[in-house]
Amino acid sequence: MGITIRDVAEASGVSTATVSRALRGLPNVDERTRARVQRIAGELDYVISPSASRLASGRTGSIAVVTPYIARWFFSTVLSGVEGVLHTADMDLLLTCIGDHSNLRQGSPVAARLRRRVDGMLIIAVPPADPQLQDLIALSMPTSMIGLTTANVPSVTIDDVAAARLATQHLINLGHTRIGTISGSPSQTPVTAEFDRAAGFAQAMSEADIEVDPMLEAYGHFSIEGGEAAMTALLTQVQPPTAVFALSDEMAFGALRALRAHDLRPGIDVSVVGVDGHDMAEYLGLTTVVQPVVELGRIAAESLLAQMREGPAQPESTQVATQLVVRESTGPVARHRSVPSKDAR
Amino acid sequence: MGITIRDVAEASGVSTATVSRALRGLPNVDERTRARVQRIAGELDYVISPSASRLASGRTGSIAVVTPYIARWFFSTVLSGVEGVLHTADMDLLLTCIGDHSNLRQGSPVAARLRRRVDGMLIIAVPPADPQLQDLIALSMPTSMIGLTTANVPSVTIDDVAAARLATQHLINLGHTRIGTISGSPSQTPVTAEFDRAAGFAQAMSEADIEVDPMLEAYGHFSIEGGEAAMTALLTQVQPPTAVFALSDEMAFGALRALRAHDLRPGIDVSVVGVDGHDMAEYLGLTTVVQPVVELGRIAAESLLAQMREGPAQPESTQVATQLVVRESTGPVARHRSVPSKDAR
DNA sequence: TGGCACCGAGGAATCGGTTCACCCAACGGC
DNA sequence: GCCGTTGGGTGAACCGATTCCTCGGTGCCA
Repeated sequence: MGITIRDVAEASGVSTATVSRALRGLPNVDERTRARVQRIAGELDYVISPSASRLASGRTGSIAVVTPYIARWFFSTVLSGVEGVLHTADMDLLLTCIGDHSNLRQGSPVAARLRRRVDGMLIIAVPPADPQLQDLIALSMPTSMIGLTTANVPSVTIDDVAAARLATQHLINLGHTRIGTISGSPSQTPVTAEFDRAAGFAQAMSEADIEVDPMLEAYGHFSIEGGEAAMTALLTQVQPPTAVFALSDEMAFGALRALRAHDLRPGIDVSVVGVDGHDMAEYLGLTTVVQPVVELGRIAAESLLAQMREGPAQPESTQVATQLVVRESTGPVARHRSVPSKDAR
Repeated sequence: MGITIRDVAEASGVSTATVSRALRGLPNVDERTRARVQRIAGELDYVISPSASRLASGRTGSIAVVTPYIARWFFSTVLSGVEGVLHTADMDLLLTCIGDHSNLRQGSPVAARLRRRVDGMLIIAVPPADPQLQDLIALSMPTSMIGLTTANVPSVTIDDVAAARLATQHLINLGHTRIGTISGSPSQTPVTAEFDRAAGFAQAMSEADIEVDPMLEAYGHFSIEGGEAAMTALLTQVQPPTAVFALSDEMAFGALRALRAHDLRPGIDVSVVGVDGHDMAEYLGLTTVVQPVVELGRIAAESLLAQMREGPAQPESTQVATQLVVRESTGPVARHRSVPSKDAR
């Protein structure tokens, strides 16, 4: 079929060993020889066979990206950052999705699939409770995680506690005291972004000596619809909040929609702040704490590559900075409350 | 390192040939032998070496997905459909992004990278003008395209002409006659979605005997900001449109934002319709022609697999149906125009 | 009863690089 | 002038499956 390293060797009058070294830039090759080999390889349109190379060297030159979702904003954005780095490094990117809907998914279990197939893994925000995560870690190959942390595995995340404090503090600074939250679900596992964000909120509130009203906590399951329902629930409280901290931008989007459905103006009647820096946040005028998502992927990929080159350094957890971006959805607490009397101006 | 087929062969008292056949479900193996081999392979925790298997068989068991963008909604959504199918078929998914920013991207050219590396390609909506596309096709391996068509390559698309007609007709049915468009850019290459959508619009208009005012065409470069700018431009016309057809949902989002900035109510003062069925369209109340994007990916992947199994059938172009979803952003033409004064109808 | 087809299975060549162990010539130091 | 070194290069043994060819043994049909 294709032409092999032997053809190149013959054509250049050297051994296959020399061709291999020449083409891969290894030392112990005369520069003139190298140039000639390269030229001839080019003329012959020689392409190395990855399978053979992998079999012989034991390296696969590819990296698996494991993610629970592909189409969701955060995940696809991280992925694009990762792809850029891996592409530049001439590494293959094997994409694998581990759905919660594992019952629906045929095919072999993820960990087994990856066993002898990749040199490293990048794991994006898989919930720590997921049993498949343990299987993956058990493979004990170079790994780097994004958006979650686990003991002894390097990871890249934002400081979720700090991000939540930033958002909450912003609301407090605007004079709000009745501040509601929209979190994912009542029971939160530790070491998740959700847990940390909830903690950050609690910290900021307690530091400002504001009591947290348990009635003002609603759950939006990190989806737009969920956020909408949660906000609706908050609005029907006897004493609704004047501001709401949504633990994710998507839930905040839903919250904004609920506000509009109730003829309340975001940032005037009720303030809403999110966390994430979703693309659409700008468009929707949502105040949010942005995390550099592409950067997250990029850093994790680079750290993984470094780890593979230099052997496992101490597993370090990188935290990248977040930034509050104020838009129209937050504003000072309204003088005239929209609660009992609805004179929405 | 790991345990090999030879270990399994010894442990089961058969030859490696038999193990290979047994484990892959090939015939000519006694069922009892097969069961025993499988059991022992399991006990030994044997995992086949893909590299060796690929080298020996010539099949790579992996498929490349080539896409110009990863993080954009359409692309990541298609990707998720593709991934589902490939995962089920136990195929590796190699993700490759070919950016326009090719100058920025290091690494070898895409076509060369894929040469002996994959058994097939799935190409998502790469502009036909892209030179890299030609290189890819020149590889002449099983290929399936999504969202674009090229001679002699099977593809899966929607009927963009029909979709545009559907959207336009909807506006016409509502009584609109001054209908503006927001397309990508002035010069359109044939055989692109953009071209077809523009054509569909023109068809519907001419069939309804409505003249198309060239002043009412604006360009939004398929981005939100672009759509916003385009709509703003349309609104500053002497005789602004009463309805606008945006060639993509994202441009329509921008248009909605521009409307709001001008204190115009979508669906009441100005109607806006898009095409795509973007996730956020529902949330933003945008009337749009939805295409089943996940399905697009799924169908293409399945057709590619079939093609690889059964050899290249005639390259067929599948077109999947679209559906108009009416939401709040479109409504009957206003009696009292926000224009000088022109009674519609 | 003598082929004949077929089934289950083994032997061994192959796939196409990588790399280890050597080898040779030239060169420099003493 | 001798020896140790080093740079350039070769041969061949792998890496771990797949698969073609061969082969003995059965069951079946004529």
